[in-house]
Amino acid sequence: MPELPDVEMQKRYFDRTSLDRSIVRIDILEPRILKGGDPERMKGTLRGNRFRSTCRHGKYLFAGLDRGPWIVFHFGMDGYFVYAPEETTPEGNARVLIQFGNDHRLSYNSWRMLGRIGLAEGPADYLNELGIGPDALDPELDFTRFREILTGKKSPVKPVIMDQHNLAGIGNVYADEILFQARIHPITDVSTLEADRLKALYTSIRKVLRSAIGYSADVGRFPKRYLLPHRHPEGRCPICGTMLQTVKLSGRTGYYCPKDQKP
DNA sequence: ACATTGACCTGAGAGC
DNA sequence: TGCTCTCAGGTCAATG
Repeated sequence: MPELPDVEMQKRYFDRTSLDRSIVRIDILEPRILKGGDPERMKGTLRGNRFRSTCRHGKYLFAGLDRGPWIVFHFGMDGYFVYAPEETTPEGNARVLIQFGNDHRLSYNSWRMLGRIGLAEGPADYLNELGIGPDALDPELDFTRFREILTGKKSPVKPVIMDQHNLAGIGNVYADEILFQARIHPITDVSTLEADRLKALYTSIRKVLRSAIGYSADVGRFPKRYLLPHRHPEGRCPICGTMLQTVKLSGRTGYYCPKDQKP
């Protein structure tokens, strides 16, 4: 479930494997993965070109080339890269192979086909067109700006912080951790949050996402006092031992501690 | 204009 | 055994 921290890991992986290499061939094993669905344009853009830089915004990863448009990677719920020698057999969920001149290739893998690879004139234009909000870890996103974004919204807090038009990068899983650490019940209407609760929410967003990156977005390495290692039907609150409860919001299952997160 | 719901996609696991 | 149902979850179109 690639959310902001997971996509950040994919960016770092891409940067240390795939920058500054000549691209010699593209194999599009599953054309449906292309946003806009134009395999020839994708191939024509990449062939003979080189990736020179990347930038991440929320769950989107943009890769800039020597010339032409940018490549946009979105990982859906199970997308990931694999960089390997070209003689190795691609995994069954490989969707696009980018072959480099050094006899290695980058594979974009995704079982469920919810990820997409597309083209964009630039990150800013692309994000503007989709109406994506500021990255949840953007240094310029201070508390004042955060509060402005939530002002006037009237919905349970969880879908609000998951809405990429408000903030970019938070998905179902990290939203649970963020609300757990802020001690806010997921169903609480944002319009009813007092200033100190809002501040706690803001602080929790930044802390959870930053620390998740620090743990390489690997839940197995998270502290035991975090919610995510216990986020399953038999899980108990790591603070008070209460059985975690679930609530369905906008079709997504949320886990929370009924004792520590009061409505 | 805003908020909410369901479809998309695939495999795992449960229930009959 | 084998069918059907539900679930996971990010987006986006359609509905409220």
